[in-house]
Amino acid sequence: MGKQMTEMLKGTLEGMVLAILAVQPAHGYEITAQLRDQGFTDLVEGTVYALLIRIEQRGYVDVTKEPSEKGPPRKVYTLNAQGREYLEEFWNTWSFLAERLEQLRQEGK
Amino acid sequence: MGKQMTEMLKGTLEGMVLAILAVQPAHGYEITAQLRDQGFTDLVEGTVYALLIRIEQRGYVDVTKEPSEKGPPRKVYTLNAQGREYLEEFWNTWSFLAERLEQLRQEGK
DNA sequence: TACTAGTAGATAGTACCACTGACTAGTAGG
DNA sequence: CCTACTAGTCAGTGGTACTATCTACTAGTA
Repeated sequence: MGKQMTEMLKGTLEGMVLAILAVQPAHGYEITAQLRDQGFTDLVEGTVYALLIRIEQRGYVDVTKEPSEKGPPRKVYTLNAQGREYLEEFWNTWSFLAERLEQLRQEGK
Repeated sequence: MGKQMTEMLKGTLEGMVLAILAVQPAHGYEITAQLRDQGFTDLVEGTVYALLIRIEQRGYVDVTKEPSEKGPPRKVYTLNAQGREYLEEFWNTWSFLAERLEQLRQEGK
């Protein structure tokens, strides 16, 4: 992963994970795999797991432990009301930034 | 400035400043004022000055010192060839991220 | 003279977050 | 037994924006 992308992911990766959880509950390994499929090939598991712990502690997700057919039990994360509210804020912040950047890109032709 | 925005600016603020310099040379105070006008009202000068020193050390900009009618001499930054190349990379990285985010937003309806 | 506001830049210290690189635990196939 | 895959954890590092404060110069004003 380029250093540019690494820095740009700060702040946005969190929103991306919340957006994934807004579609349906998921566990860490699954989220990592999905993001990698979407092109973030070098994303490391450790980063996602740490992020999940963070948003759990902030109360944006509910957690249930479910047995897995293979490997240790999964921690399944579900976006709750507080998380949805925070996600909406995220989209607002994102929209603002994206608009400004698009504007700057146009100005530079 | 919200904490969300603060984190999101990591990685993108640099690109924004380079994009501003791609339009025309400018000095730090000017860049800060422009960004504030565009809605980043809480952006602090210190951040921009530190960023400018960084991109100068990396060789993305050329610097000339010009006397000011008011206050100490200005450091005018001009984007050079290396900086333009880096800016193009930035837009590529940004486009990729923005597309993925937009896709996630659609999926969540 | 002294004070204030505006212009212009610098910097030490802090917090946050993604990464690196390792580790534990469980299951299945050779 | 050994490897590979699944699933999660964690200490340490580096980069970046922030906070807060500082220097330096000019103009206006009381």
